[in-house]
Amino acid sequence: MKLTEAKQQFISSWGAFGTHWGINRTMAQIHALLLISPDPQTQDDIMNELNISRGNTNMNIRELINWGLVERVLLSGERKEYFIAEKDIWKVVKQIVKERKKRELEPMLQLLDKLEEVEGDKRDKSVKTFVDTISGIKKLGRQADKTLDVMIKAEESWFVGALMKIFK
Amino acid sequence: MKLTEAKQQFISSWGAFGTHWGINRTMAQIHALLLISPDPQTQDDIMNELNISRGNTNMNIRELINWGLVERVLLSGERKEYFIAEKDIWKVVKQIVKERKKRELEPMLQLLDKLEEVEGDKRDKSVKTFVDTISGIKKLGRQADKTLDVMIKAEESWFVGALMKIFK
DNA sequence: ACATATTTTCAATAATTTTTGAAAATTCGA
DNA sequence: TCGAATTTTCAAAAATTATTGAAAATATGT
Repeated sequence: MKLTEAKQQFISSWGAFGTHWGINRTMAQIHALLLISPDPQTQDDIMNELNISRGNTNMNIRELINWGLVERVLLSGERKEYFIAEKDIWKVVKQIVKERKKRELEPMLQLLDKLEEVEGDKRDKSVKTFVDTISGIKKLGRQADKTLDVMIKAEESWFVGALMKIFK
Repeated sequence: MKLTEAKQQFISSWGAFGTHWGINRTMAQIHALLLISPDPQTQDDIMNELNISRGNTNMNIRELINWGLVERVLLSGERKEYFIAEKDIWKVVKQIVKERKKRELEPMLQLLDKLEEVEGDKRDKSVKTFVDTISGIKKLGRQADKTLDVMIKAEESWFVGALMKIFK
């Protein structure tokens, strides 16, 4: 396979992959493009490469910056802004985990705390089922939260090594 | 908080949560409803509870069954079909992991294998960056794949215990 | 086999999300 | 400060995804 075709395929699959994870196609594609670009890219480079509008490009780059996956760089003597993506995939994964934990897991756990304190007699079957379900989710959620905290701080080498040890 | 209100909130938040993970709102809400229902529910129960149409209810229940999260039960002397959700959250998580691994991670790894064999000289910067990125993703992906395999087979007690040991 | 209850399908519609592109705002060198 | 280059905004349009509801198919008891 030629490089050009391989790049296309990677960008397009990464985009499709993203949509299964609540990330919009274009954002994932821009990320993919930057991941495989040796040099910083301008907004114009990106819009030409992916055939998307200026506005769309701009919004999604900003979103990637919010997620901490892309950063702006200024090249001396150049007026335009350039963008690069973090290339260390372990760092990328940790960053995504960190953000999703903050945006989704933590608010969910807070809600579960509230819901667990529902009024009513636990001898009532519907109260019991509700509370037990909520407690079960909370317990696993809290465990995941703690585990992810450690993972976020871990070095890849350490992390993989430790997992290997456990998982034979 | 009253039980009725708590249930509403749980269903609605679980639905919103689902949309962040590529699952449609209704499907997640039906799942939530079944999780907190002490007794098996019919299609009519679900459509009335969630105020959704018969067709929508039917399609999403079938999808939940495909995911292995819900099952049909027949109550003796009843013509209607009833539905229940697996209540053990650890089993639910394992089932979701198993399905997503099969549907998403494995195809992605296959693609990466192909893309890694791109033609071209690795002294060419653009080839090198491409291959290095693909290899990096593949390496982490394969590691995740193996780890998830073990997790899918694990008992919750064993799993949590093992993680606790690693993660202090 | 029939009548009825129940489930499934799917074309049409509605809701939501994404994208566009032109105008406004901003930046920066001269 | 001016003017051109660049970035940002956002209302409107397009694309995508979800939902409805009625008709068709299927299942069940008599």
